[in-house]
Amino acid sequence: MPLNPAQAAAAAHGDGPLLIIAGAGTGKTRTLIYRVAHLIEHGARPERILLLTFTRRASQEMLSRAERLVGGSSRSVHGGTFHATSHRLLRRYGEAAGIPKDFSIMDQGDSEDLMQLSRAQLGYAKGAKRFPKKETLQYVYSRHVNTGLEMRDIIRDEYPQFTDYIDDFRRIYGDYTRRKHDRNLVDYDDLLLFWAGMLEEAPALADRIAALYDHVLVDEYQDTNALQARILRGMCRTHSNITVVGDDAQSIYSFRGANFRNILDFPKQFSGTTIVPLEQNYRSTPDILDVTNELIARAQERFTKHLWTERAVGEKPWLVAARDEQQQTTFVVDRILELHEEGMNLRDMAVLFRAGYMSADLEIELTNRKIPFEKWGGIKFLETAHVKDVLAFLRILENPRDEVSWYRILQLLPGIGETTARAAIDAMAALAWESGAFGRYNPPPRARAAHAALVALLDTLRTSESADAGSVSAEIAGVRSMYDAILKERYDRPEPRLADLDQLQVIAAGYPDREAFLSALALEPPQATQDLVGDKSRSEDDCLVLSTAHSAKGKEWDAVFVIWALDGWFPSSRSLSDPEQLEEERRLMYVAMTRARDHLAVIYPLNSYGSRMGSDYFVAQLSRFIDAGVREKMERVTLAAPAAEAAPEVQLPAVDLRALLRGRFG
DNA sequence: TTTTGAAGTCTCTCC
DNA sequence: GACTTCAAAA
Repeated sequence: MPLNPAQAAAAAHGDGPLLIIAGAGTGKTRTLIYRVAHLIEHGARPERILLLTFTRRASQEMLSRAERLVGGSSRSVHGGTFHATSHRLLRRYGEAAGIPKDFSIMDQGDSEDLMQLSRAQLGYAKGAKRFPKKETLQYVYSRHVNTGLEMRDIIRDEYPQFTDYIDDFRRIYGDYTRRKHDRNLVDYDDLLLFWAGMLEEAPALADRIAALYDHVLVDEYQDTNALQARILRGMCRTHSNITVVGDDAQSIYSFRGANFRNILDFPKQFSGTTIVPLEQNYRSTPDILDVTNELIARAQERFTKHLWTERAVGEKPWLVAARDEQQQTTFVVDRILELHEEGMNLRDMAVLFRAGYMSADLEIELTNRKIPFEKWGGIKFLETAHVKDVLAFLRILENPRDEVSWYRILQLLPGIGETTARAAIDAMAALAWESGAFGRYNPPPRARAAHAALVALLDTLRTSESADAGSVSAEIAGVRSMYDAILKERYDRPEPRLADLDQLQVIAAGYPDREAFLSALALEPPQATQDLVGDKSRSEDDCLVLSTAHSAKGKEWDAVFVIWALDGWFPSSRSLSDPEQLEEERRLMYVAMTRARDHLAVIYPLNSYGSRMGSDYFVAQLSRFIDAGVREKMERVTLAAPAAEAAPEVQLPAVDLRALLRGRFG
């Protein structure tokens, strides 16, 4: 199928800034690939094209599709996320900017742990008011770096209860920054910050880096933040061959500092921008499009576009009222089996929800009924304590100054707690972190045995490394000779955790060395557990997808089920008090619903039992986004008793009675 | 100083 | 339902 006129115009655009406003399902990826092909055919050298995408998945898909179109030459196009690209540049040019080559990358959890060290060390205000926890400290810091907003303003707007602590925030951040520097650690925010720094503060370096590429293309531009916009300006300082593709209606990453005004303001930032809107939708039936257009029409500020399609009329989207969670689950599973009977592959169906934990009941039922599924998003393998523990051992081998990892490992050992761990770390710092420093540390008596065992283990690992037999997988086996015992001691049911570690060894076998393994894990964490096993046959299986709405972006399925469409769930209760966040929730719902090609069902269980917020039972209401105008374009399916069905017609404000009580008596 | 238990807090989304 | 924090016991 040839490109339509708008797509063709975008693909064949000459030099100069180009903004493609691409609605959901309008062939955005295809257009971008054709543009890459066009550039190569017209003499651009593929290795001088930089293609920035949001996820590793997107980048791989794009490069492989480009290869099919123009052949092997496209393989040398540089592609990746902002963070991964910065990582590559820092390893190559970082030394000239004062970043030693062998730095370690910290993921968000690591940053939080390091923040905790600073927090504890500086002796935060005890007693009085509650002091922000490490996650909050990390969030405010990250937000400050990524958005450029003043810390004072962030705290005032989002954490007014902590305004008195602003100086403590500053002190902790100062300490945190110093620690990162001393220990040669780089966090996610630094990756972007240093990239921008090289472009803005070091003219000679900036010239070299910017000169690497003649064309820069950015996917999902609505999800970039102010810092990333600065990077792009820096990369395009000598030319203005920048193409960005995005849809302001699908901006869903403001919690990471993204601001959809970035895309609205693009023409102001790059003068002479050509704007090409893509409005013909190739994905969904007109019935689905009707509903999603209606849903997004209520959005406050946006590039107005109206998606249309030439696809034949299909089935109206279903709005399903279920009595409770069980009925919701049963409905979804039954309907999936029905479609499967009719010949639809499981892999062409997906169940979407607001947050990872909302699929728990469904996962149990799918397992019981032996329906294979794959879950995207939610709690990640790499964030589980035992996996992080094992990785911490590898990290101190890689970077002996990695304080966070030392701290973590030391506290695993019997007889060593917070205080002893810190003393050991201080002792090592005093010896300038030389490799034998830990061996020379003299622990208190009760920690002697554990200390000796760890010294022996590290010695073994270090020597086998020099004898080159040290593949990463073998190193993990070595670590486990000590760690498995600790794990069995600590957990009642260690089996699933041990199995996770087996899996980790399998993954590690796929990497040439430790550094590559650790960096890859930090930057490109696998989306689903199945991705972890390099087992092709598994992923070829016909497998249903369960996904958070966020992780579903950019994908599409024949049939999509959106579950838990309740006020307080979707939209999330945390967003209800802030109009801007509520708008983002609306866009997120839009993203979820626009994933559907032929069948769409939105389900809401009216009654919930459970321990959420401490209440035992409550009646919930249909998501406010499915308002009368939207409902009218949907097919009502009622599974529940009539009384329950009537409830959503009246829009009552959500009230948390317990919060009222806390406010009065707390 | 470490460990353990109880009370209290807040729940997501991802590079 | 998981994690943090604080206090008391070992």
